[in-house]
Amino acid sequence: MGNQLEIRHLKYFLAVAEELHYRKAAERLYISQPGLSRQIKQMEEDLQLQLFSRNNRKVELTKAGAYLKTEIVRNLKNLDNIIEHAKLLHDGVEGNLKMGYVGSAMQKIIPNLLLKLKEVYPNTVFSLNEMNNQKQIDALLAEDIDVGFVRLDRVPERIAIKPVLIENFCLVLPKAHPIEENNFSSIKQLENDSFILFDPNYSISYYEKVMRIFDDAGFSPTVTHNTIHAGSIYKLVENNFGVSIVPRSLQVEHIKGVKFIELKQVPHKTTLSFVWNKDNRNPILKQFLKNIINKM
Amino acid sequence: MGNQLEIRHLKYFLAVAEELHYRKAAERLYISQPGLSRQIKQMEEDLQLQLFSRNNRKVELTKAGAYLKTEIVRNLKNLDNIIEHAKLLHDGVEGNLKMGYVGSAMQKIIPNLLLKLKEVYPNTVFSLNEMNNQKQIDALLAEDIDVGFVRLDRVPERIAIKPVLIENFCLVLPKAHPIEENNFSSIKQLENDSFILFDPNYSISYYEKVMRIFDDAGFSPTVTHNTIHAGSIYKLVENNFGVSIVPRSLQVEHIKGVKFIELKQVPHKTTLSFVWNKDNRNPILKQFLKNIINKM
DNA sequence: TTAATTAATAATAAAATAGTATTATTTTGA
DNA sequence: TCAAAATAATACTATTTTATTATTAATTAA
Repeated sequence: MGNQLEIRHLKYFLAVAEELHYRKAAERLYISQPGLSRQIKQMEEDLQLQLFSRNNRKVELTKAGAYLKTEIVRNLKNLDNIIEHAKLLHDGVEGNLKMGYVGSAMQKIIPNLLLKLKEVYPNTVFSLNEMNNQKQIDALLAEDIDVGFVRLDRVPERIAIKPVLIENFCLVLPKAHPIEENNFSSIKQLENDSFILFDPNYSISYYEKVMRIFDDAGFSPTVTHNTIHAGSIYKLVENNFGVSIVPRSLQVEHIKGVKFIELKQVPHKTTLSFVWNKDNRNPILKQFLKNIINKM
Repeated sequence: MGNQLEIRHLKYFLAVAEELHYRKAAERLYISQPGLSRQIKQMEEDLQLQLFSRNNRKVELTKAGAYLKTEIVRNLKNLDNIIEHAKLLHDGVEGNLKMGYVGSAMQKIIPNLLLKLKEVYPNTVFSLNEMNNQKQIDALLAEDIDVGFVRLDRVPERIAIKPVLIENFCLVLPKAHPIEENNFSSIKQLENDSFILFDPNYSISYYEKVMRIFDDAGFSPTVTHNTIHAGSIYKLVENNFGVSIVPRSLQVEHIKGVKFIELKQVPHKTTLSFVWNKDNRNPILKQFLKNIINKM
């Protein structure tokens, strides 16, 4: 085969496969359209297969082309990860682990974890990215992150899941609210309060679980505010905009204007789970699972 | 980064990483040594890391270089697999599945399987390679084959294993041998016969299992011949060179000069297992596991 | 100490890629 | 229906990149 396939060809191909338009793809690649045409043709000749079916006007992926598109994306991303890791090795770092987490894990789980990690892996780089549940799953599948902390009960097949914290919910009330730990019996007592909850868009499954608490109590809450930060919830509660329900691990002692009541009698629990991609070959992940996660 | 990493660089790098010698590597690549030097230097500049530590005389991989070597081999092999599969798609074939198997699976398991496969996947190409147990494991890890049939009890972590046939052993005797189905009680009766067995190099664990049968019976057999083909065993037995023990599935009806006695009372069984690499993403493999293997 | 061997460098030759101008087709819209 | 616009391909030229040859500095072995 007189020619040799190069990464250049793969990248050019992906651009055309995404744009399905030679001129636009060429623009994106900062090269001329005829040059791109020729490189794609060369790639087709080298692989001895047709990537696109095109009739001077329409550009469409063939079956083989469509398959190559997804697999080459994956292969090139893998190469990037390899190189990134090699650079870290070169800098004297043992490895790196990219973590995703939902905001509610930052209160207690993640900070403790980070302390432990720094001790056990002094030469490993840990990067943290707050993302919602679904974003983490997507990022795991694309191998953009190595591990995640989510509040989900079900995950796709390629993703492994391990619960790390099963906890009760907590009521968040303003300090002056008539309901106290000792006169609280049911959430029904809050039927007339308005509720500040986490935005359902942030995590549908979490939101639905909270709604089931109200269902069981036999009323629909008035939801006046949606937010994605526990801090905002506390501020709103403190200023009498309403009351809230949060996972117990978000309970903080030193907040002045609010008080917490743990819903011990409510059967619904929220589970913070650790997730990772079964295909992920980051050597740090393996140790991480063995030394950290299994001891939580 | 003025330059762009290409597959050429990766292949050149692998050659030097394997030879640890620029001139020899250049020879292997059919290019000149200075050209190779420059390309490696270019790759180091592009990646911003040192691949080799070299002092005009000695060439050694750095830590990052050693890591890159194994991972790039894997990445390039993956790219090859992708392209191979795409070519098959282009030829109107749905997919391909490369199978390894130990010879003893060819008697009954593989032929039946192939018939079923041709029915269920008329547009898939199946390639068969007879290899011993260890070779199959190595080939699976290198993704040279997709699935295997082995007689092993333990496999490495990245390999999944599923038993498909647990069977008794069988004595193979010449037709004229005094021992018959009805006067046979223990293998001890064959203490003075010489034995023809499968070569221990072909599969140590299988050989050891057979030896345990003799241990339990309380004698050490005289092993006069080692072979790796059931057919050779039968020929040798037929011509009174000795007797043998084989898995029951190797029992064939229409062999003239030999007779079989199933060792029903012997607790040792031999297990033919189906194995595959957990990381393997061949779409045919997934269907194969669901539709064929789980129904065996 | 000399000869041989190694990887790197410099200069030049060869090859490959990219760009410009142009063309054959096809679509769009007046 | 016909002109204008837009698309991908082709031909040719310029530019860039890669490869080769000749040579050098450094190291080892005889």
